[in-house]
Amino acid sequence: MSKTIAVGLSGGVDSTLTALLLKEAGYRVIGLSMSIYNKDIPNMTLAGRSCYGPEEKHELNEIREWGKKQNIPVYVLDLSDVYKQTILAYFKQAYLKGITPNPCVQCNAEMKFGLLLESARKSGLNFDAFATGHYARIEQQDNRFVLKKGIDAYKDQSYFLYRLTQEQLSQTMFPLGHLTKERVREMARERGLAVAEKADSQDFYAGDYNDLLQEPARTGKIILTTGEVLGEHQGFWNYTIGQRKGLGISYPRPLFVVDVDPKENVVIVGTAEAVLKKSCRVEATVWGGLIPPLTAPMRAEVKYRSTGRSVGATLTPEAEGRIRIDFDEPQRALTPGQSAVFYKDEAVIGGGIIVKDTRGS
RNA sequence: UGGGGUGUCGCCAAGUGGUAAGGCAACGGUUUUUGAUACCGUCAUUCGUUGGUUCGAAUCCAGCCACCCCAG
Repeated sequence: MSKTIAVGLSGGVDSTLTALLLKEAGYRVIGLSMSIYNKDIPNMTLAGRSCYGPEEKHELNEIREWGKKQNIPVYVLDLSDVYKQTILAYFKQAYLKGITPNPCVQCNAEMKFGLLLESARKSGLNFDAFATGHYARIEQQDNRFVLKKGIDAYKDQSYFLYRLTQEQLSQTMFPLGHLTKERVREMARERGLAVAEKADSQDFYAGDYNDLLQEPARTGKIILTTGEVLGEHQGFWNYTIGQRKGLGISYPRPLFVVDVDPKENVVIVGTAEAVLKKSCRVEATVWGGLIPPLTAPMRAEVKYRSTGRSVGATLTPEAEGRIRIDFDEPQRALTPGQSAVFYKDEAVIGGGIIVKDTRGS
């Protein structure tokens, strides 16, 4: 009897093709989708497709219909309450603390690869493994499961998955990890998938983030690193470190957000050099299956933003599981709340969440 | 209301007779499973205003207006 694979379906090319490929490979495939949209947000400003939003209903219907056509049973689990209590709450809390959350990292670890599977099993569904359309690979090495970058360096999504536990990785499949995006679209086209040309990315939320924060505007000052007042903001939570657009300040040189200070209700800006830093700390550190938690300094490649290249750095363990990262070269916009993921070649060896600086370093 | 100065895109600013540089901001787009960055594109038929000189003026001349500074 062939194994049963549950495939997380989002309605995009990647997850759709993933399900088809597994079916072609002879597995018994079931589809799993989650409903996360809670209708209690008034006056949403909408702009396009997003993870969180009212188009979800339409999307889910398309997934269901497609499943029917393909003879793949699709189960939609309503996780909107928990989603609100965890992801949305964390999202809001982070911004109000002046840090920049990454809901995707959180959502993967807690929802998609966590609660979704638990709930599915609790409701009586049986499956041997869970598969998604992520561009990443999992390799088994001496009973450990090692998360690796996807073959398509440009599309690699391991950054968003570094928080998956050994247990999660042990029952996960990423069939697209060894394909390029281009090849995926091609294969989708060959199979006549309607979603073959669907736009790649979707936002976390396609409207104004203030819809989710539900925080009344709070005017404050935008100041230069020297203290000089240059402008005004309507809420410090609208800014993230390294941000250039939206400051509305005319200055001889481009200005970037250098820091956000919720206590003083101030946004601090400076020139490009002012956003450069050589080191930062991370907390809530996790270690992949490859190496045990650090006890001594170690070299690694670090990716501290979902896009952009990983760069050389030295990791030094500190108290309470914190890691100090000293980059070989100064880096721009090391942003609290964002994840720094550690790599050794293609493998994810760990990662953590950048901590808000207490004293500049 | 004596003297001096300035007036070019939202901000800064080139241009001093030959038919409006550039930077910042803004806006649009590309890239991106986080509103970052980066990249591409768009942004003054017009130079405080009125009139004059000239083939031709933002650039020369005159009047007016506004603002600034110094004297009162």
